[in-house]
Amino acid sequence: MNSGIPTAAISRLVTYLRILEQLEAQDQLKTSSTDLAERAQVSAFQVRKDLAYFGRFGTRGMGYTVPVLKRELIRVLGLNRNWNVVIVGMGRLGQAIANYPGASDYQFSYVGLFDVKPELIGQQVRGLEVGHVQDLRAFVRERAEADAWAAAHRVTQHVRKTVDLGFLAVPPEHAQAAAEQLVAAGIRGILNFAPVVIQPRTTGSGEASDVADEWRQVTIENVDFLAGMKRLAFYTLNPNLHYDLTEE
Amino acid sequence: MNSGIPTAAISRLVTYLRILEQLEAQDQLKTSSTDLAERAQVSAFQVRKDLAYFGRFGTRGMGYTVPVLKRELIRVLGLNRNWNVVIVGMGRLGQAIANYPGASDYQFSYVGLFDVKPELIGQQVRGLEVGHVQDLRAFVRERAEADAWAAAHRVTQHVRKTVDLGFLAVPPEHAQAAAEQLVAAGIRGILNFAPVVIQPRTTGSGEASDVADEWRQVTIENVDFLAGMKRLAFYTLNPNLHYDLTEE
DNA sequence: AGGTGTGAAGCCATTCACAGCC
DNA sequence: GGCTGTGAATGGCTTCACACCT
Repeated sequence: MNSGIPTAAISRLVTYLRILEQLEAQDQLKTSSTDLAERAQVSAFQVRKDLAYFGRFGTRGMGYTVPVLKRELIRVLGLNRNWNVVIVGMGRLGQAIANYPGASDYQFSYVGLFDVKPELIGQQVRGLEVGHVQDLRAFVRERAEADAWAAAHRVTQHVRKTVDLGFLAVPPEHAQAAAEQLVAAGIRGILNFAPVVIQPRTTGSGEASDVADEWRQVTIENVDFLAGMKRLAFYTLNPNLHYDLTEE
Repeated sequence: MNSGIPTAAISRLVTYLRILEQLEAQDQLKTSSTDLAERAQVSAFQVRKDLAYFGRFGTRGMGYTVPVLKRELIRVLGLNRNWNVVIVGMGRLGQAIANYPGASDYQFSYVGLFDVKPELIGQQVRGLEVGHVQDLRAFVRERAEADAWAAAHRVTQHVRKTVDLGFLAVPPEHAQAAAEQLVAAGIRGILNFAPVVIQPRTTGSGEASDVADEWRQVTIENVDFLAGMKRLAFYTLNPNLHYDLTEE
């Protein structure tokens, strides 16, 4: 069921893009698969193959032009558009995410922050007021409708309002319910920081099959640092088993 | 070079372990490869194969006993021992990591916290005082020597002091230098949260070959949530390329 | 020469089918 | 009957070699 592009290749493209940014910042205008390979800790074959999945970006005998390749990777990864994001869970981790520098470089815009703890609600984080999760659904719906209205009336808007992505930074026991909230609100991309596997279905009472359809369109990516700690423990004890360079 | 165990299998073992904890908390004492597979969103074949890399933990016709399998996975992953950890970089992310619940469940003990910012140094986080990175090396050395001394004099210690792992939560531009500090101090396992690829070598002048040897023993795992955001953007735009192992 | 792009080969990881045990 | 454990097959990712361009 795979359409030919290894998922590991996407992770590596992200790495190449980061390296190109560094090179550009250092005013290095040209690079090569060998150069990129060393900086990304992969093979030069791999670099060329990964890029070839999406096009021909270099010049034979010359290498790659840094700004050109960078622009192309940004396009390929879908980072040349705005992504509106809500964060659910504004404890220490959620706050660290909201304030982490680098997200805005690629037009990831935080438009809404939510939690359930009374002491967090109403607080200002990054210029946004933390709301209650019970208002999440209405919030997402209203923003989607604002765009729909503007499109229907041919009003040119300066900023898109529709919420595209949800970041989940709630305690593990609430992650599934929070993910269901996001999906019910119409969000189709979830970055899950909680150490649990989100089940692609609604766990509540008997639901209709259109809920299953909704979930089928949802993409979930996981960032789990407790898992990272445990993998590190294993590989530190068994260094001979570690030869991999990808992550996930 | 690979001894037969897929690196992806280790990530999945961590997931299975988490699921077993949940089952135990719910007083479910038995499970099966099918049950685990559904909860982990992988195939039942995969579960059995992953477990088979490390032993025979089930009973044919019966399934797995939750506490038994849990104990075995803890042993396999090296989580039945104490891991002493220092965190370098105590900004918001470092503080979120230090305070994140769950680390102490598996005897990950934070023993030292470091930064370079004057306003952070001296602050108390989780009962530890943040020190300056320039003191990191001495700190790690002293703790290793304390254990060595105790071993040489056959003194039974209550707690191991040697620092096993370093977590890197510094800004990307300082990650390489900080990693080099950790390695120079004798640490052999690094969990890197910064969005950069750590080069397995010391970048300063005067390259001795024993430095290269040191790096050869170092294990690095990455947890990069900016990368996670970008992967999510890509797969949300191209959901057809996100092959999941689930359904039907 | 120097370095990219790409079919083909090789190698691993996943999937399968079934033997074996409760 | 049910479910685990595992050699064998399948399929996909990576590596290779070389054609091709500058």
